[in-house]
Amino acid sequence: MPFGLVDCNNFFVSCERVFRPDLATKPVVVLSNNDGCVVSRSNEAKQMGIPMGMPFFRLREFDVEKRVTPFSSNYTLYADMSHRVMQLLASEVGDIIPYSIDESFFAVDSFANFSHDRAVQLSAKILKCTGIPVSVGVAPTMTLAKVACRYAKKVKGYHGACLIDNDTKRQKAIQHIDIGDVWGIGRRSLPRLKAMGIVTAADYAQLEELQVKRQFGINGIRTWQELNGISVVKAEDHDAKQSICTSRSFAEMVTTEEQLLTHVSNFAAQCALKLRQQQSVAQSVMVFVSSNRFRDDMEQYANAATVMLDVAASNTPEIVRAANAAMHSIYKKGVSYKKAGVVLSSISPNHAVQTSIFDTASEQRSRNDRLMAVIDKINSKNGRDAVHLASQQPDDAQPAKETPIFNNNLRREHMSRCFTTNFNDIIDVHV
DNA sequence: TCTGGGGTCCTAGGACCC
DNA sequence: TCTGGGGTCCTAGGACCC
Repeated sequence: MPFGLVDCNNFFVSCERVFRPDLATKPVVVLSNNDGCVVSRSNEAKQMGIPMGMPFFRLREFDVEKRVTPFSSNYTLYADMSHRVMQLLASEVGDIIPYSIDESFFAVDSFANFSHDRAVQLSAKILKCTGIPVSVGVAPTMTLAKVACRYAKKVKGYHGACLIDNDTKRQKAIQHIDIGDVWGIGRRSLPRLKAMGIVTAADYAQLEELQVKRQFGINGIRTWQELNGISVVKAEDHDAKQSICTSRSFAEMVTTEEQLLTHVSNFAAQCALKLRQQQSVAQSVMVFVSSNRFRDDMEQYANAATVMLDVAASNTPEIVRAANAAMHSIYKKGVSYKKAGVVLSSISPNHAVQTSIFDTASEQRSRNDRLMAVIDKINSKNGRDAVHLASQQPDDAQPAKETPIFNNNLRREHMSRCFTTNFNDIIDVHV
């Protein structure tokens, strides 16, 4: 059964442009947290030679800064726009298999029921109803659907859709695509492939299976089969995540243990919330810290520590306490910290909690769980951290800082508004 | 001055067992 | 000279993705 793929073009930039139509043909970039790196580029920005992942401050060195409109990342907006696109897609094609914030696969009964015209119409409807331009690829395997989508995006004459619906087209499609641009082939494999004389996806598809297995392992084989038209990549649901991570780089270096504990408490609380939202519990709480790896002139330090809970939990106080203990065990005085994070793992559904025979706090735990349910309800109505632990010291409790805008030690100088999710940010129309 | 964040899966190697 | 063999489970690190 063939697979379809809908991929939003330059997604974050496209989201910003929906509310800034004046930028429709201008070079636009969206930056990562802290306004650090370029993570989304309009076609115009790509044509200027701005690479993905380039540090924002380098734009200045390239002297293109003045011609480019930058945005700080506005994940609330992107998540909501993504939701709209996915909902519309589902209403058009039935069951969808969301893959990332800007991509979703879907099953296609047969090519007889899904013409190129139909794919073009789908793309046009999504643009019309959400404002987001998308590309549509349809092919016998997920990897080939990715290839098709790439052609849909690159070749003007295809009108945003490409079908690889017979073997002649498949052969031709893989001959004209670099092996490095294939889904599943990463940077680390490229030198080895080059040494073997493999340049295109077709070169790779023609290798002996045994050789592929030896050189590139089971994942290499999967990609090889998929390029040859044999569907092996499974469309599995990963609804419940197996690890949950919250981490940030700091706009300003952090030196005291107290400051670090505050940040780690916030990260841990955020993780615990994500955990409860997917109705799971975690047993392992890991904390990591690191100095600024770009500063050769400063002491380098990176470390991590894990605390195992006796009984898997999802309530904020317990997760925060564990994270703080882990933090305390790795804090080193005299280091300037640039980044820290909390990772929860050993995650299971919360109806299958394995209690410990040494667990003497089960009553306290169930009290905590009830308390969290109430707090979550309050916070979902009144804003994240409306109720919080004293150790968190969330955004609005921070001392006000001078410009540039700092929010919990995060730089966001080019932030757009939450046009679609916050009443105070709804766009004004002046007639 | 300024360099992102959040995931999944596989593999190799160690610990342990009989 | 020559130091079992086979299995499981766990974990850290690597590779990949967007």
